[in-house]
Amino acid sequence: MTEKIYQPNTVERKWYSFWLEKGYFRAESMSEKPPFCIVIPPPNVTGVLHMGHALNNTLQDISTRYKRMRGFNALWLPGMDHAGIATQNVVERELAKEGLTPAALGRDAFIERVWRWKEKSGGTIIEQLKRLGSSCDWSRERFTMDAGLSRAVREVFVRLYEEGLIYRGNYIINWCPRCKTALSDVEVEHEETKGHLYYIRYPLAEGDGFVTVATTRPETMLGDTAIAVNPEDPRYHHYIGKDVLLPIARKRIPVIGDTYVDMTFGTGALKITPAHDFNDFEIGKVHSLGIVKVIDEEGKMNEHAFHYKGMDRFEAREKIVEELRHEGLLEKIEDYGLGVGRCYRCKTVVEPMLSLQWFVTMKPLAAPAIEAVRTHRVSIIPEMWEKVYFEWMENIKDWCISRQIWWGHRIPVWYCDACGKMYVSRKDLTACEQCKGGLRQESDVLDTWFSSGLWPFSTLGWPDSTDDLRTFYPTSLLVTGFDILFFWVARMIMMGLHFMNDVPFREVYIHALVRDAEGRKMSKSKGNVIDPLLMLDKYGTDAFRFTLAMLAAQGRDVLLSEERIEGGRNFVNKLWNASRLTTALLEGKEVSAENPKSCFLPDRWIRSRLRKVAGEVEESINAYRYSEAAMTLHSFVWHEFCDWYLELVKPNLYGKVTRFDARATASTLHGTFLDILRLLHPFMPFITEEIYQLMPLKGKESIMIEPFPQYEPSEIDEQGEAGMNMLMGIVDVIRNIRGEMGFAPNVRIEARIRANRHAPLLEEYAFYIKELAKVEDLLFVTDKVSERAAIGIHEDVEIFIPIKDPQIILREIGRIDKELAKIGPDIERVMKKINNEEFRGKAPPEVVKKEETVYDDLCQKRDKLVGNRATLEGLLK
RNA sequence: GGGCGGUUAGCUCAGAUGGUUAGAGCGCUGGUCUCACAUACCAGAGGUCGCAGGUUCGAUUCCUGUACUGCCCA
Repeated sequence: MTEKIYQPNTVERKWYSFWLEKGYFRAESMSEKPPFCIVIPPPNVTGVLHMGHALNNTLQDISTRYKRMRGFNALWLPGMDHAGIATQNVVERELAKEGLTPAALGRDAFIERVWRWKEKSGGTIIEQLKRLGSSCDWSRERFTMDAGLSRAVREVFVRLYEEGLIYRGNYIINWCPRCKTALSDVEVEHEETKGHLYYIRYPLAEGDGFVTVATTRPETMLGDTAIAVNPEDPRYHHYIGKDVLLPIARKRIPVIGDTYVDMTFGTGALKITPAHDFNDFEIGKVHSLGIVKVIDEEGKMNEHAFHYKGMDRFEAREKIVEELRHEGLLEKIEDYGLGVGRCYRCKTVVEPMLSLQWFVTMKPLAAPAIEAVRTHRVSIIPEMWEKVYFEWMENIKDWCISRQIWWGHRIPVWYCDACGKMYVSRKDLTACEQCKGGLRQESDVLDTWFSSGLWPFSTLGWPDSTDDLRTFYPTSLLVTGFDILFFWVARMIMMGLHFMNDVPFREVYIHALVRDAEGRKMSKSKGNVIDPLLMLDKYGTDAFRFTLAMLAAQGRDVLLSEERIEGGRNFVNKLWNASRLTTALLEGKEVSAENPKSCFLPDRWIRSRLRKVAGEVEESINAYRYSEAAMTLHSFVWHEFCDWYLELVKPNLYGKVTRFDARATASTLHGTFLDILRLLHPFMPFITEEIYQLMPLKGKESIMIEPFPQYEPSEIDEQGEAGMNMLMGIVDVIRNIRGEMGFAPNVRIEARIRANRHAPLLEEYAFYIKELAKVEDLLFVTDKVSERAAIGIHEDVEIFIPIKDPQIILREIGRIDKELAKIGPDIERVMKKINNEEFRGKAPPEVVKKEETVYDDLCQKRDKLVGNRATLEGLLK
């Protein structure tokens, strides 16, 4: 016999390479089968598998394997993202260890170095995805910097430029002084921090007095080009048009009126620094104010900051405040909570600043993308996220796409320094058409998300018209986390609609974040990170995947702890042992592939239940309720198949009972267990394959290519289920009394049963009741038992368990009291309801009828309990 | 400041379109190493479904308000 405890490690590698060898993951470019396609959210080339990836890819694999088994031409298209800033940072750090800088190396050598890094240590995550069991079509693996995808990027850039949707200009953007590049709005993480509100006096240029402004960023004051007040503000409106003297700079700047100013904030007077604040920039435009940049690309004060030149912006803040205090121009400092923006890659505080950058005009692209979701050409699930999507899309701003780094798609624009002409081109250019002078390519590269926005069609071969594109676009499903809804999902919808004239995917399933057991975000600094790779080693892939699926309830965060994974591991082990028993029971038995109709009640029941479960699982997966599907299977396999069915077939297959056709039962057991493996395969691919291969009659060469079991009306057997429910109910009642009376598990007891109309059924299965409830003697009676006995009631069947010990009689009386206390309030409530005329008149008749039946059942049960209680008390005396 | 969620057993969560004796897993209590599994088996305890109103014959489920809590955007 095989090991008592399932050993996942060797099994997993064996079957993954088997699948690869057989080419089961490969999709067909053209096929008779209906297409199903998921494009992977491409992990960063620098990435290592974290919990988010693990969850994300587990769900994708469940969907893909399910669809494949359902006969779809299923393509899960994998790949990686070049991750511009992140990768550049990694390689820069590596260079720093050798005492090198990118600048010292030069652009071409640096890029070559990044490619070398990518070949050597990039993409470890791909191997990790394989360990997770991901059934991606690796023959179609893509990388955003591939030649093909790069061509798509250029095509898109040039077309958008030609359509007037890409422009270059001087605008205020978010700048990361550490990465030394511009960022888009969504690449800035806002965070509430403790700061101060500084009240600074700006003396009037003419006459005495001053205007006090409140600011959180005094270091930018040297770039102020105005003070703004609300024209309705009686405190200040007479200053409008006058000048104040900018402290330190001693420069005249005007006081302007603008209704934008919030009179209740600070002093009601606002300093305006158009070069370093988004709102100020807008006000500056309206009032044609000058723009003075005082902070440079490294986050240091520049030449417009006088004696602060070269000082770090935060140090300058302190020093400037000191100088103001010294000059008597600092009125006060208050504590204040302010929002600071940080770079999403390196967490450095970003600096808003004026800069020459490339932008995409978003409004015209967003409009059809909003419409597509509104009309559900794309559905976002759970629907709640559609609102979030609309909110952002309706307030979308132009997208800053240029990055001042080297690793990425270099912007396909060439400048002629001699004559000033600019070219935007699909092909590399070398000479100016106009003056024949040399050309210089734009040094900026594109935002990484620019290329990932094209992912659903660039990976399928666009701009060429390929079979893959025709077969799989629009793709079927996208599975991703909400953290990249704006970064990625929204942009793919816009790009897909614009360039493919169709949505990139029909449905988007947004899953939650994985958090720790206390609901905190996992982070290295908090030390609460659970490493999925360790979990795979420790518990096995199947256990880990199943746990994630169980926990992946819609719209809720996944709170993961090792304890939960242990639970998943236990279930895997349960399945393993069920297979050991099944194999043992089937040993030497003839089994046929088609389930012959068995008249053995448990056989009828388990087939019926299996078909219903298959239907439920299908429904759950189709609705992306992965946790529901997993829990349905968990409970069916454990509590119906293992706890009841396997126990019930043992006597037949061990030959203790010969009344039923053992061959039919063997076939039912075999067929049902195969179906269970098939149902579980998308969730736990490895162990199901391993067991499948050990089954006596398996049919196909791999479970991966087996059909997924479906709801099947011909096997639904309500009568069989009802009979089984009666059987199980009786066993439960006896076990309950046993437990409550304190009989040890191995003590055989006697029981009398007054089965009434169920007598034929229960007599036929008396043997099994005795086995499961550990009853020595089961007598069928037609009258009440008059000796001392505990009484159990299931529907209209009464079970008497004779007891001799007076102590136990007392216990039984206690147990009866407990039951009576439990049903008492129920009877009361139901009685009130059925006596309520309004209820009888207005509720649907079937509801009234049902309540009446409930009432009768409860009363009967109560009467029997009360009666037995009296008998016992009488006998005690 | 605006928007979106959540609040059901000690913990984590299920409970489409209102009518169930309100469920599961983990944990807890008691009993078992019973020939697939102690990563197991059997039994049990535990909830006035955040609070206050309203609609309804009937509300955990719908509406309003309120408290607490989380997230996103500014």
